[in-house]
Amino acid sequence: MGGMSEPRWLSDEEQKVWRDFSAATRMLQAHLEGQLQHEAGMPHTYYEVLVALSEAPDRRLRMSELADARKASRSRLSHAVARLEANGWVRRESCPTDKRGSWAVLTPEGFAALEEAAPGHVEAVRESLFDPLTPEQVKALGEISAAVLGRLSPKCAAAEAELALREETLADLEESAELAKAD
Amino acid sequence: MGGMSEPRWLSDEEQKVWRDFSAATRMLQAHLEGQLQHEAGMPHTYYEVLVALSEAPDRRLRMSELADARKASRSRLSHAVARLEANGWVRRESCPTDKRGSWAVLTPEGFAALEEAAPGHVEAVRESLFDPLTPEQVKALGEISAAVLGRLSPKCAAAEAELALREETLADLEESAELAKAD
DNA sequence: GCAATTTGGTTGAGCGTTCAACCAGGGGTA
DNA sequence: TACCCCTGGTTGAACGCTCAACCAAATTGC
Repeated sequence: MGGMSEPRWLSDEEQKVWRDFSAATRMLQAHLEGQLQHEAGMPHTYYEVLVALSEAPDRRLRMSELADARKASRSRLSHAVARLEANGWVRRESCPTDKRGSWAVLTPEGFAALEEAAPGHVEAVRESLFDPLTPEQVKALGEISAAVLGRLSPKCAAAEAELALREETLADLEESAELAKAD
Repeated sequence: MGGMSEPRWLSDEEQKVWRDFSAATRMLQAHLEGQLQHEAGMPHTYYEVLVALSEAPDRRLRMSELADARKASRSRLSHAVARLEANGWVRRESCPTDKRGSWAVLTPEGFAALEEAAPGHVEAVRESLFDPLTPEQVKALGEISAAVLGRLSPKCAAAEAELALREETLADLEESAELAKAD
């Protein structure tokens, strides 16, 4: 990240692709968010939490499993589940085997809310994403998404690794310093 | 929107495409947001505002032009520009010909901040989006984005039109009611 | 020329996300 | 057992976005 040679600017076509892609995803997101908020009274994030729970065995998941499943921070889930709990859609249960942990359990009301929201959401996704695309484009989009995901997930891992390494190095340095002082 | 017949659920492949796409765009967005926030100390939205201003003649734009350009709400821009102004990157100027309006003007400091932020941002976009794709995939992505955008933009227009129509109808009804009372 | 509406823009409250600080319980080591 | 670090999870403040209310200037209609 140091020397920063001449940046590889985007070509005109790349720029157009990037802007269209950026605009399209932003509008799509806004559209779905609005639809869900309007018809089901919940933000997309909550919907996804309910989906994750509904697919889990016994419709229950540990908080961190839930966080991993949705690739969200623990903090975010904590807040989200708090809100969902206030709505009566999720219930927290403390974990007997590990007293630190807790389960998030989908309540019948939560399942009902999900069932109510699902058709409209799916229809919106279909209308705004799949309908305007040809089958080949859908296939291509799948491959493209997988490729980007493949690049990004290791990147996250790498970033975390680097961070860990950096901290480790720091720790080593401190240790050396300690030793030096101790000498 | 009325009768809600059996919803057209997603097939397994569609579901996989949707989930991958959803995850990919979310991670991409988070990655770019983080990069920009970390290296340039500004959220992506602000960066885009600065870009829009830098490309405008005289590096100045009316608030609503800015809003349209970024497809953002007026409110959002008002808040954003307020923040940017506090940072010294943008200056507001009242418009002499229309005393309601105001210009947002990119300051030299703002331009400098943009110049500083741009290379890292472009590099991040390239690394995480273009590098993992083949040229054909880039082309396909452009077409896909344009298709989705084409579906979504008219949809917005249609939604607005419908809303307007509904209000109009409502107004008509009220008017009729008035007339009826007046009779 | 004057009321009614529309337009350009701001403001404040409510909400969700992030970040950093924090706490308690678990696991390893001496 | 006592100590230390790690892990699972919560909390509160700061921040950006949205929505609705609002204000002032411009425009329309009679």
